[in-house]
Amino acid sequence: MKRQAISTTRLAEICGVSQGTVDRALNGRGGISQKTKERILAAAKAYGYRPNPHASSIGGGKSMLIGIVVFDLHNAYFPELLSKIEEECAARGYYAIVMLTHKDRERELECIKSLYHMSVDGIVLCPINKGEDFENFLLSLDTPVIAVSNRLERIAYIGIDNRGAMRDSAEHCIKEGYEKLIYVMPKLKDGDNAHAQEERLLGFRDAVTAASVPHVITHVDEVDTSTDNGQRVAVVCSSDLYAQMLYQKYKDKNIGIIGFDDQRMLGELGIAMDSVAYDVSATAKGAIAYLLDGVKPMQYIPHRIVKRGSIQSAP
Amino acid sequence: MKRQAISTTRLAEICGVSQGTVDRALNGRGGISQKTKERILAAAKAYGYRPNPHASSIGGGKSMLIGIVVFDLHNAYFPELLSKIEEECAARGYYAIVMLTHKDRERELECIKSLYHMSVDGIVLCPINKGEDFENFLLSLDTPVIAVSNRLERIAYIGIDNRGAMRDSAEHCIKEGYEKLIYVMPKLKDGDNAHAQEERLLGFRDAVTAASVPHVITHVDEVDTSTDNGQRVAVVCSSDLYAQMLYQKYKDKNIGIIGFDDQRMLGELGIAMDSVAYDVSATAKGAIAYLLDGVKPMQYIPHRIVKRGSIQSAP
DNA sequence: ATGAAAGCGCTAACAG
DNA sequence: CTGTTAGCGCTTTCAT
Repeated sequence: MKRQAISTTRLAEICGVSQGTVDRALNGRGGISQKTKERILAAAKAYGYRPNPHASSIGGGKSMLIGIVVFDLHNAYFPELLSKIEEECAARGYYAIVMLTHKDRERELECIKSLYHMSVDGIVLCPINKGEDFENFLLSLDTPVIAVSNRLERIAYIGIDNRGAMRDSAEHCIKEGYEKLIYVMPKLKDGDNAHAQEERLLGFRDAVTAASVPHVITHVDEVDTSTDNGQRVAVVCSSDLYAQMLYQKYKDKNIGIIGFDDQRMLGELGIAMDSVAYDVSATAKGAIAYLLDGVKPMQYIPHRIVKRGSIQSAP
Repeated sequence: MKRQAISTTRLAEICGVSQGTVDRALNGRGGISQKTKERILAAAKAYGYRPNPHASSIGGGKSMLIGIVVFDLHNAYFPELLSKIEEECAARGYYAIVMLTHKDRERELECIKSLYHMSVDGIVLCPINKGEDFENFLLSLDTPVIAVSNRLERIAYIGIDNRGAMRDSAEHCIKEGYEKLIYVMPKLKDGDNAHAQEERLLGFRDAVTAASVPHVITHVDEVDTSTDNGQRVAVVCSSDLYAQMLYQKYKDKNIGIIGFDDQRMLGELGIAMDSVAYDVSATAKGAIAYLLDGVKPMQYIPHRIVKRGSIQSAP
């Protein structure tokens, strides 16, 4: 197998035209007769021409590269997102470069700089940085960037309405007659971008405040479900990870529990967990459409509450 | 931020030398005086020089790209492997391009051709293809390829000894006094490369044959644990996925169960599952060392049985 | 409508 | 030791 299938230079020789003409034919630029264009296209197909992204990139064209920068692949959301993005890229002949920040702010900067230097055609970013300087930095890049999960003020964003979604989650529990809600969220690290988590917390507060429902906000290793008066208690989790960890503990104790993200793995484990679900594929599609076609992303990806029985109606 | 930090051309001008000399300094090729070398290196650092991989690639040098081709990111093993490979790549200034085959043989070929055309410096591949033609195709590439998980005859491989590992798993159960073993493995698709699964099956057979232990070989949705005479039964799974799915079902029935791959997620779920563990990081390191340094991989990554109580000693 | 030529940043071969 | 030169495949500009 020859590495370089065939170059525009060779195609030009073969067709007896100049390289410029080949370029016009291949890239659909005007200023070429239908006849020669077809002739060149035919030859290109016959010889299995493939554009060389490196040469294209160096010559000021597209690199056919998309960078995707996320925390890690530990939280099942990221592999799923990555998978969908790869799919979108592959469908368009693009390549996906993955970089992991491990929630290290410096490292995230390095990743972005590297990708930028690599002339990627766009970056999908779940940011751990935030603030004016960081946004200015991103905006100074002449490469489109779209944020997922954690929002930034002046950068395009695609994802769900975290606040609304968590409000719905808590309201679902309230509606089912739970009298006390325990909200489980991660410990937030100062200075980190935790926009999604902050929004979810606000959404939870919205719901419990509006309904005047007793509640506690805590972390996964500090959950205390005891009550003074035998109320029906539900554990509202800011991610499926917590729901997973707490499920075994509470499922037999008549304590409600609801997760967030609706990881399919739970179903595979035979765990019937209520959760907040949404279409990761839509996120991926929206992100790529923005980066490559400049399509402004919809405000929010829709979400929904899926009921599987871990939150039960009051008897 | 300028996209191209600074080029060798500019560096040459700045230092008042030729581009060739700059190249010699930068790439540590001989034939240059210590003095000028240091001067150039200093300037490079001062101006924040970064090599342009596209130009390098097009000029016949390295592309700084590693391709990783796997089935999907669904089986937790792959995200973990990918994560470790990204880490290795990042540490060396390389970029990792992910491509997913979804176990489609044609698609796998497309992925590899694309990566090859992209001039990647190496490919980590979990193959779904097999056979002489496929191997010849891989060998015809002037890009190193290393197989993980599924072995190929004439292609470098890195991973565990699947046969030995499963033998150990089954022997572990036998040693703990289980009198009947049920082996749970996937349905294999004809023509697909399923080397790892085939080896594991052989290993299971090795163990039960040597010890003359009654056994059944079946699939996850067809497991039947009933016995005629109340023997102690253990379910031996060819992957943690099955162990996950069956755990809930059997954990209270005094039926032993053991998985394969030791996915950390199980621990997070509070599931104490015996399993076959090994160091994915070693696989990643070995793979990259082979691709980039030509270091022949060790024959097998070591594995071990981790005991957490889902296989119990006979009373 | 087409050709010619320059240049992107780097590597490599050959002269001095 | 160092400089010169050509060339990788593509884009772009300027002629024709």
